[in-house]
Amino acid sequence: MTDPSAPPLTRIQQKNRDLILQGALDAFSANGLRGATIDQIARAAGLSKPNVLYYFDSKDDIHKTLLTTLLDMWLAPMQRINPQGDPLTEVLRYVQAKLRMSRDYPRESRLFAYEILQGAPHLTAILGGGLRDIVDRTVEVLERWMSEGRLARVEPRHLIFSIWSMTQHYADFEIQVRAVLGPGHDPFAEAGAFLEDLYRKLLTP
Amino acid sequence: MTDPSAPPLTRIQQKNRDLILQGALDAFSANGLRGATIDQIARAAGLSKPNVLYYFDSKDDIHKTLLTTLLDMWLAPMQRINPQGDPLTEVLRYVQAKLRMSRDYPRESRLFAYEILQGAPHLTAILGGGLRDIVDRTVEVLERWMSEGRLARVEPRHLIFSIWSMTQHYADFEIQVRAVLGPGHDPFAEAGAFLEDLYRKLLTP
DNA sequence: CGGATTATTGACCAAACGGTCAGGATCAGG
DNA sequence: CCTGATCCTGACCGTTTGGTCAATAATCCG
Repeated sequence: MTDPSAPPLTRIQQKNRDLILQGALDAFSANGLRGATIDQIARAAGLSKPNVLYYFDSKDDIHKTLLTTLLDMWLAPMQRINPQGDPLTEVLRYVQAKLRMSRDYPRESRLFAYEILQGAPHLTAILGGGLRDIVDRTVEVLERWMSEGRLARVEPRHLIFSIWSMTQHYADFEIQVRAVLGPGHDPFAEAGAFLEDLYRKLLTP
Repeated sequence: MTDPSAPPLTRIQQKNRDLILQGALDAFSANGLRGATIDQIARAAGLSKPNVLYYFDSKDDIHKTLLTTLLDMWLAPMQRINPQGDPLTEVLRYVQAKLRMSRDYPRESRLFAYEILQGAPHLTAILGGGLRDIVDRTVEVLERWMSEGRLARVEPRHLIFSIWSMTQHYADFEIQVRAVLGPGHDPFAEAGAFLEDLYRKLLTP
């Protein structure tokens, strides 16, 4: 992804590009691509607007960089599923890892939610390419486990969708979740127990 | 919701307000509140921009009206759960009804998704009020069924979240779903079978 | 028909926004 | 300490956008 022929970043470049991406994460995850302004990003980063545009060509450039930078981290838990491990344990661990990501990185979750909602103008290539490959590899593992009778038979791809949707729901729709639950609840802890139960019942052969 | 002291709408008012709300649904569900422009709405409605603002005070007014108008329809399936019916049948019917709504009304689903993502600036009152009441009533029914041993014990509110998230996922993230599945799939039909299986296994006592 | 109400629009405005640029400040290396 | 490269900013520009308004057209109703 990073151009190897490009000159290495100076200390200041490193720091400021990082500040900008952090500010942009705040802005984009709160307001979406069109809703966030460069001024907002600059303020969040503690820089001036022209200075932000000194480090990035445009708002779109920041957005694209942010998405591609975070995508690997976002997809990592699925790649940590161990094909040699115990099927149920591996899936349950993936579910809990994904839920923890929603709890600890809600901004990232919302960033991707906005992007997909919008029709993924910056991610279409990846959706049909890299992402699909990663999913296909996981699906193969799941199907093997199912045909070995070590996991109940369900449509693997929709199993994955269910994990994505339920875990990310607690980040993307956190306001709704909290409004419905009322005070005195720990949404993520409760969700952890609920999902553990759900997937155990669904996937135990 | 509708002010009864207000004069009744003329035929033309009726028709044009409707056209505008239809156009606004297109625009808002595709681009979000800030992403959609009044011009866009006007074009989609086949009216001029000033004419749109003759019928509504502002873009926010259109958005607010649209949300409150559609909320009842969006929440209706949950209120159709029959406390006297067979527990599993009632829940499964609700799940399928919600999935059909995602298939048939994806724009509405995305409209609400954007609004909640954004922090629900126009719906906060309803989230903690009317919505919570409706959920509470359903939760009571579910809890009764569970204590009667006619439904497996799970946290009822998180059960509801799971239904919302999984069914709406197929509308809100349709692009991702289609990209991952590839061609030759009917996402909603497959999802229907998957969810039927999932909730049967989860909720059978 | 005729007058009053309602509907519609082109022209316009101010603010917000994405982005540019010339010039000055700062910093790294010799 | 000098010099060139990097870094930073105030002022500015063109466009888009939400919204207004005066004037015109269509409709309604007695």
